[in-house]
Amino acid sequence: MYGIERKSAILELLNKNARVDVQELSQHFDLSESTIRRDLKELEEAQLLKRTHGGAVLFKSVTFEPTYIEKEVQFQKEKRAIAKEAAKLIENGESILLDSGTTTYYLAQELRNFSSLQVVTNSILCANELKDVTGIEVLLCGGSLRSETLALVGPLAENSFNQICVDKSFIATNGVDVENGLTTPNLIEASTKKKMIDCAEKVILITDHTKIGQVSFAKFADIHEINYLITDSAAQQTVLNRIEESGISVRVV
Amino acid sequence: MYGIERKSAILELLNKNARVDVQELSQHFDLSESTIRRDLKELEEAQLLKRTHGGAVLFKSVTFEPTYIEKEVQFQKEKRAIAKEAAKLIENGESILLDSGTTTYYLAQELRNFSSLQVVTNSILCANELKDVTGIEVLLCGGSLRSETLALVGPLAENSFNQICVDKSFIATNGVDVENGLTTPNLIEASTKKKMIDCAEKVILITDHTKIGQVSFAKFADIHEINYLITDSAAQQTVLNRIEESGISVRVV
DNA sequence: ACACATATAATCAAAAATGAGCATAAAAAA
DNA sequence: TTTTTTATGCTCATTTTTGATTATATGTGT
Repeated sequence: MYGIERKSAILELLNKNARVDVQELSQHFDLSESTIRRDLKELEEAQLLKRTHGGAVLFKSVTFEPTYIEKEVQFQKEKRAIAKEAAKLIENGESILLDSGTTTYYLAQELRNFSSLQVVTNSILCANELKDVTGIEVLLCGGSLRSETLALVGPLAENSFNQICVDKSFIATNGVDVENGLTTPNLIEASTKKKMIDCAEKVILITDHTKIGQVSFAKFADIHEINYLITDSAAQQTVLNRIEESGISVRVV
Repeated sequence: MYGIERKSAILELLNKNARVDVQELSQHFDLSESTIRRDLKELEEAQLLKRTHGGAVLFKSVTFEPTYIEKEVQFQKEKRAIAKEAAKLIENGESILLDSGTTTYYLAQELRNFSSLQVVTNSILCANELKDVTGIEVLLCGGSLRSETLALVGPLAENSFNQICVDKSFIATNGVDVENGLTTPNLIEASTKKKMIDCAEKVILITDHTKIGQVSFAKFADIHEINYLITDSAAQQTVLNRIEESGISVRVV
């Protein structure tokens, strides 16, 4: 067995088990640990794995799951631009609804410039952002508090939305697709979003390009239930075209 | 398991449970606490979590400044003592309701020691305090957000309380008097408090001595609607006696 | 305010893993 | 064949990881 064969075999083992061990590899190939280490060193230099003491792990597993705060900085520029564009749809005197999410949080920040608004939200972060702005009345829906996102969901939230009507709902999503509509990973959240759409005169979907064409688990609306889609220019144009053909006003920033 | 795998696993646990414990992690991975602490320290330096005594919690960019709560340091010691006494009335597995106010905020802090509770509140501060405690489900009522107190009031709040029943309501007040019952300066708040009393099996009034014998503007309950009164020892004994004669269990700390 | 229990940081020691240097053997080139 | 190159193995000083210990810090209850 040549060195190159061995290295690709190591990568195969790594892909299968998510980790490899110097000792195990040494026994497996009946070679000294020195040789294995040399192999691993080369493979690491080629960015094909991540060395550890005792072995190696997959390169991607090093990139820790993005936490809430990390997600926030991802595409921050695009999200702020989307928020700015969304704010243009709002006029003083209106009542609007803000879903929870990073982009809607940026939209809340944009709202500070308005002098007369009624803002309903299920996001404690958005509510907190607007709580001391004169002229803006902040209504929080009730519900069960999700600690990860500081969003309120569940029956109490849905019931709150049953009691109100707003001019415009600004909704975030984890996936938007022509066939599968709007989807999110969480069933309860999906149910809450459904209500947020139902109680609004106009529905504006605000989402960055990574969600365009994506499908998540729980569907909460058909594509034709929304009136506007605001996203950034990195979105797949083909998908955007098909969405526009469905009668939705698409705005790209 | 390599160090890097372990750290990744710690982050996963953290994302799932919102908090991790040094001892638990030590047992879980069968490693010394020293090693766990080293891991947590590294992860904190990478801004992936926030260390606490005994463990770590999720890193959150936005923390609610309890600035306003600090201002109200008046009788802080007494209020904390009242909160401690109030906590003794609570047992794991119960559903309780927390009014907004300084004393109830201290009570929320006491609740962190419980392992199984359903907590309903109209105070964003209380909700925030308990949001990442394992075993505690936090429900926020809906409502209009009062920026001064971060409390939720109004029709939406009242309607939320119509939909729920709790074992115990912990209510704050601006005045308690045998003839005039419980009173507060704000009509809307009074209406909300009324509902918070109606939806509870037992009502516990927690208030420092300055409110005993006081009468404010809007009445929200008769004295006999409450079951317990917890206050501090500086309260006028004569008033306390008359309250006790009305059949209320009075506890002085 | 005090004592008590628990948690922590700092330090040291031990075990395991590593890298560097050198020797050897096989393969390739001259 | 001889020389050169390459791959491998071995030894040992160094580094990394971990656990144990202890003084210090923190929090809790009286």
